[in-house]
Amino acid sequence: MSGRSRLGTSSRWRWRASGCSRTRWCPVTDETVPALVADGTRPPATGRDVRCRIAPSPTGELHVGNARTALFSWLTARRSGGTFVLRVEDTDRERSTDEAIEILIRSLRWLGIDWDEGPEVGGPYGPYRQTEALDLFAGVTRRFLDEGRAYRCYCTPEELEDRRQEALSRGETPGYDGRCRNLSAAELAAFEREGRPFAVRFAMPGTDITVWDLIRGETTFPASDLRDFVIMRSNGIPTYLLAAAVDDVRMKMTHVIRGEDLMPSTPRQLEVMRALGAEPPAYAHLPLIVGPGGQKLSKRFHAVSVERFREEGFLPEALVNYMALLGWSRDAETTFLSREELIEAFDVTRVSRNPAVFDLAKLEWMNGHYIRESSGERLAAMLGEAFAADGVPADPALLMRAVPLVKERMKVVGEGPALLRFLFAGVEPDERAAKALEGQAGLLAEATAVLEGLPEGGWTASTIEEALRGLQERLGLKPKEAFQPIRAAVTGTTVSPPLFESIELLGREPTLARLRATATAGGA
RNA sequence: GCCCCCAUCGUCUAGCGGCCCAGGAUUCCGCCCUUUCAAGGCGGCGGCACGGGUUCGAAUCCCGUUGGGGGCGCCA
Repeated sequence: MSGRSRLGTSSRWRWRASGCSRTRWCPVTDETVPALVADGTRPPATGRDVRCRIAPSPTGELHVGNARTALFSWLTARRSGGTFVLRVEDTDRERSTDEAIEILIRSLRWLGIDWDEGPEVGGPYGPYRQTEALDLFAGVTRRFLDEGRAYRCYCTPEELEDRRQEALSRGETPGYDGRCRNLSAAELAAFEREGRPFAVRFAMPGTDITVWDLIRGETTFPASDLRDFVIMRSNGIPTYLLAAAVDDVRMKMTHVIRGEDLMPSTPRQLEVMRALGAEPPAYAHLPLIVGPGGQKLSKRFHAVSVERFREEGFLPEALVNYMALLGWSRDAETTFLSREELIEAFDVTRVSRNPAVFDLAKLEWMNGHYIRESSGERLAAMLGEAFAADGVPADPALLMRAVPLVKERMKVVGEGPALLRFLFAGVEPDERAAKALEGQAGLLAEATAVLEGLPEGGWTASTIEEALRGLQERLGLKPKEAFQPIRAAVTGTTVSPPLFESIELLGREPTLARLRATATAGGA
């Protein structure tokens, strides 16, 4: 295995199998990441010099997959007392936007993922935004060119596409064929005279390359698939393959935790790091989060961005807890983990290798649990926002009193307004309520009379219950028979928070008005 | 097409050769509680993809098959 020997013989690149949990390969280096091998049994990820990062490209809202990667990386840093870095990879100028960076920052902060270095906080290894480090990448590219580790490629995108199609039709692996690697002096001069634009490609060594991964162990990529790749576009902007590798070295990352989709790029980045004469970080490639069909999570799926979950009334601790369990578990039993417990228990080497299906039902269940544990103040504030989003002004004081009626009835706070709308806006009985009201004029009139007997000052859930239960018994009705029509009249629905408390909060006059109106109108 | 990764209830997972005729959570179903809906309690259905090895013994190790996923860009 040539890849093994390449990396395995030089002292800078020595790795060995240590008894990780699961007998996986773990990197061993003498000086750079001593924290990884403290006890020789598994990488405990302790030590102040652990450095992890999240390096998203700002092309839209923060996707749950990236959010989970950020979380795992952050947990690894926090657990070790190390450093967490946010780096913005905006080298795709077509798609990157400043707005996306703002959303990214907001989403991460909302999740409670903070960074020690990066945008808005600075740090010793800036810039943390790649388009602000362009000359640095240009310098590295020049150096690679000078050292013969890279070369100019004059092939146009059209030519490349044609040759790719051709290779595909011949049943060969598509990929750069190395055409410009050994251009003659004459050919080179001709292209230069033409003023033909060029990109810069990295010259791969032509050997197999083995990657060690904290989660997967050892993987060898055959040389035939490791084609020369573009590190610098013709417009002077570096590609991800160069920028990420250079920055991971520059920012002294010890652990690179990222999605499995990036695994095939690892041997290339390893080579770039080698060319830089740098020690590689430990890699951990996370299994992907997929949609219900096992397919890639698409926009068609309920909500894929953290921003959307926030808008719908999910709690950050619920999303964090749920995401943590996507591909990881502390043990056979534990489901709920606080942020502190996660930091305490998280171990990236225990991450599963299987793709995880995002199960919205379970997230909702978990969110319901966290809602039940939340304070009234917080829920009232969130409900206020939800009402505002619906265009219904909701009195904060009344909302605060209403929270106990709904907190164990919501999976997401966004469901609150439907449950409490009757308190803040007029009601029109829905279809089921209308049906429940049919022929109930007598009952409603009696209820009105009974409640009229309660003075303003004695209008509480218990006095209301006492009065209405008395009525129910006097009429010889089952509770349900007596209360459903009243519920329909007061709330306009057949499903509502508990009736007596609801009536108390609605208030004496509005309640009586609704009862009278329904008794004379629909109830007749 | 080629390369790489992966494979335990529908879903998330525990499992590191005997503790497992496989444990937890969610979903679904039933019962209890109950003024509706929830919440809560109790119970139930449901899984080691398949085929070969290795071993006294395999969900666990090896090989193959099948299935799924990722990648093969002047995207990241």
